[in-house]
Amino acid sequence: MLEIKFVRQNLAEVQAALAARNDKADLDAFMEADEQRRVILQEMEALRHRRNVVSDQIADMKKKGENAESLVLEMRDVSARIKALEGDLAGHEETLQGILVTLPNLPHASVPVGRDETENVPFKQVGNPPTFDFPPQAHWDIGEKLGILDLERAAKITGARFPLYFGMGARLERALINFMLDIHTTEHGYTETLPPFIVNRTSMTGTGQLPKFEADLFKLENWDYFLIPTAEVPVTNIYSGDVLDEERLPVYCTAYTPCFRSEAGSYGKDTRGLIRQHQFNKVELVKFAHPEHSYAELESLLENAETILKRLEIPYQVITLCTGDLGFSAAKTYDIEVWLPAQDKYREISSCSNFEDFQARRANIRYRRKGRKGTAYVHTLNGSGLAVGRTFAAILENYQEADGSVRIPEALQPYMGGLKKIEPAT
RNA sequence: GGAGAGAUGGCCGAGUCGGCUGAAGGCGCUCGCCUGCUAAGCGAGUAUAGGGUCAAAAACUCUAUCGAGGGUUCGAAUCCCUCUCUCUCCGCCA
Repeated sequence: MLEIKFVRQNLAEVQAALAARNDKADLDAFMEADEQRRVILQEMEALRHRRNVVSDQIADMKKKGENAESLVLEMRDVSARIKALEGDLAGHEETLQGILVTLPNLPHASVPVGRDETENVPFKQVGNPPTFDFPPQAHWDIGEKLGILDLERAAKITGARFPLYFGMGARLERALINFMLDIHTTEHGYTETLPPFIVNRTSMTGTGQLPKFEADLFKLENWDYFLIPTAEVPVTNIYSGDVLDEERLPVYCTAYTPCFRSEAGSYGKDTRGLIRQHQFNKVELVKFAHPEHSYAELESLLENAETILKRLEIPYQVITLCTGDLGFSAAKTYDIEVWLPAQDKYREISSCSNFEDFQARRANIRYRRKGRKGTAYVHTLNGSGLAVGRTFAAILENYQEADGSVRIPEALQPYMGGLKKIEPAT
């Protein structure tokens, strides 16, 4: 969320940022409600002040045994007036809040301006796509033939876009989760967490999924609870409402969770395979950082995520999202895209963002400044480290052999009980 | 699901029959003094948010906030109602 004062004083800048994001909002309604709010507030506070003063007076008179009846009668009217004003004020504040929570974050100055994903800017490329002396198969074909992936039975159990891993497939998925968590906790200094997979409306609003994107979420019937679309939501909200000591920053947390997304509006996209599922596994990285260091923290967060692909020796590229492709809460985002031979292109496997104080303001996550008065909002960051299902797909496609078997990347072999290759049952 | 207890500032904790209680006391923290160093001791300070004055900051001032929301009242941390959460006991359960 943007600060109300900032919006009031920088209307043009906010308007320009909205345009760069292909977004818009009724800022006239905002200014109108803001103005009204302050007019009412002033009258109301003046009346409250009078009531406070007179109430003390009444107390004094009663103590002395004097008759305060006329003052009591007057205050009765004043209180009624205050109550009426409170109602008006609440109306305007609701309007203001309603607009404020739907305003996206301002892009950082270093974010390239662009209309949509076609104008994202390449940042770096690591590794070279492998060459095959046979036509590489898609991961769903490889997986089905090896008997380690059974999307048809998953559809029977639930419906389209749910995974069923089998045998060494389930083992490989679990190995990847452990591999990623081990690296982030032992080498990158993240604290492992295992948060709830269902969260309330307040948490979803805190990280920015709500109120605008409710259609993307799975909601529990009869409860105001939602299945998490990413561990970002429960993990960022670990410190909602808290005031952290400055010397504790930065705080690093990692979490493995399943993620649930309705994928509303994506019918016909990636209909096959593991790329776009309603349920998938992800290891997430979350940072609570000092505002002065958050962009350095974004770079190291990106490196932490990249490390996984480097160790697995899978080629990838990193792009900087342009203003038009930036997520609602993000000020800057790098996407890591992994090479998928069967698709002959790079596909997103991680998204690393700095949200600056946007989420911290919504979720009220602050720190106490050493030697200075008051508190300030922390900066929050997060990134996938990595999406496990897509990593699984990338291994199958990049490490496939002509006979349909799949080699296990060396770094992962200890997590697979020393297995070097998943081979077709003969 | 049934019965009961509770929710106060960064933390702990006090608030009598509703009336200078934004809130005693303690801890912590900051600054100063003291002290070979450290510790202890002494003194002062130490919530957040929103308005107003102001170009702005500082400063001053007003208002709100004692889990959340509503009610009673001239006046509510204190009384009433609803909800949420925590704890204890019983039941059920992985």
